[in-house]
Amino acid sequence: MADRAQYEELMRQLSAIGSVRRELGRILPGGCSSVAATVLALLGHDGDMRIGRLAELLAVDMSVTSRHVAHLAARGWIDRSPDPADRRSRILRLTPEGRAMLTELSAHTARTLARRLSGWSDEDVRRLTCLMARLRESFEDPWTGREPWAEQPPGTAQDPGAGPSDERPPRTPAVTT
Amino acid sequence: MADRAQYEELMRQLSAIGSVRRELGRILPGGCSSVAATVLALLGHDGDMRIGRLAELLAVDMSVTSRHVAHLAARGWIDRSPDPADRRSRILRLTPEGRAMLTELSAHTARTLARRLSGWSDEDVRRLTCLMARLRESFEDPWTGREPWAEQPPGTAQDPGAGPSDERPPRTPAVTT
DNA sequence: TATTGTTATACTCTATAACTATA
DNA sequence: TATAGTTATAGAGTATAACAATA
Repeated sequence: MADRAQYEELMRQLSAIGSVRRELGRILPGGCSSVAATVLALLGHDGDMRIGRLAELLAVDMSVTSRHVAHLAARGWIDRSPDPADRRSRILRLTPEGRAMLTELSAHTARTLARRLSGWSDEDVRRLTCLMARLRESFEDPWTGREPWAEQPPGTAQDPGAGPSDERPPRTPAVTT
Repeated sequence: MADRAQYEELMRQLSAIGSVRRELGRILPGGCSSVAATVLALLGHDGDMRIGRLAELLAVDMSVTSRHVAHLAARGWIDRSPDPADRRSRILRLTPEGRAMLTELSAHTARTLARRLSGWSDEDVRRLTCLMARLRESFEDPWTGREPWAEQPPGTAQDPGAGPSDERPPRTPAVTT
């Protein structure tokens, strides 16, 4: 439990971290946008998945994900084959071109970060990565009482209506205009 | 010096951290936008300053900053008094209303983070804050620092058109249309 | 001429709502 | 009726460029 000044400092750093994201997104190879790179990385890391699952990993609305996916598909980097088990869904999969682009992106990322983080120890890079992952988990499903950083089997995450918490709906409270 | 998988993991976390920022920005009091809150926090923390300095702290273009500042001023949270030393500039300063809003925001931030980070140790909060600050510093002005990671001969550092280097201009390379 | 700030315009990313097609 | 995905529209945030006023 930290004090207020510490929370404010964390808040400032969270606001400022966007500049790093923007800088990393400026010079992507192959006309690849920042989100496109993220989608390719997720598909490469987690394997084929449905739109809904991708939206969950991106932590954005499915409509947004759908648009991004359409863009990637138009570039020929992924394809959307119908899911035989549920014909409402489509399975996203990297094409060979998408995989090639991912390889290029991966090399580019490694080069850029190796340069910018040249003074960092292996240990500090790992520490920062872990703490950011834990931070994100701390902001997931706060109304269920579980401890996200304890090892939970994936799939037990969503249980709407379970938590007697005091903080209600995660969605935006309607426009104030 | 970390390996490629570690850099990729860091990249994924950097992409994903936006969800935390968005979540924190959803429920701001007083019709305060995310950027407005950041501006108020910076003025409260660092004191009165000019637009250019604020743009630097926000790590965005001055034109963007100017727009945000105009918005804050219209809300009555800051005022822009002319700088007697340089009449091109204006000094940004919190109004009493702005200070009141900042107090409210600060309390809100502390409450929210205390709840979401209830399982975190004081030490881990501090560690994450420090590592994020350091990450941001690692991405500032990389071309003026000139570390030995580049095999560039000395003297070709900031000379556009001098070397056939593949990693030059920090700015967006102009619209390709 | 260079610098500080402003405005106009365009682009990226996101959310809400209305829609379809399956389940 | 409920769910998976799509599309339309709106909003927030940013960058570039052209401009104004001052140094």
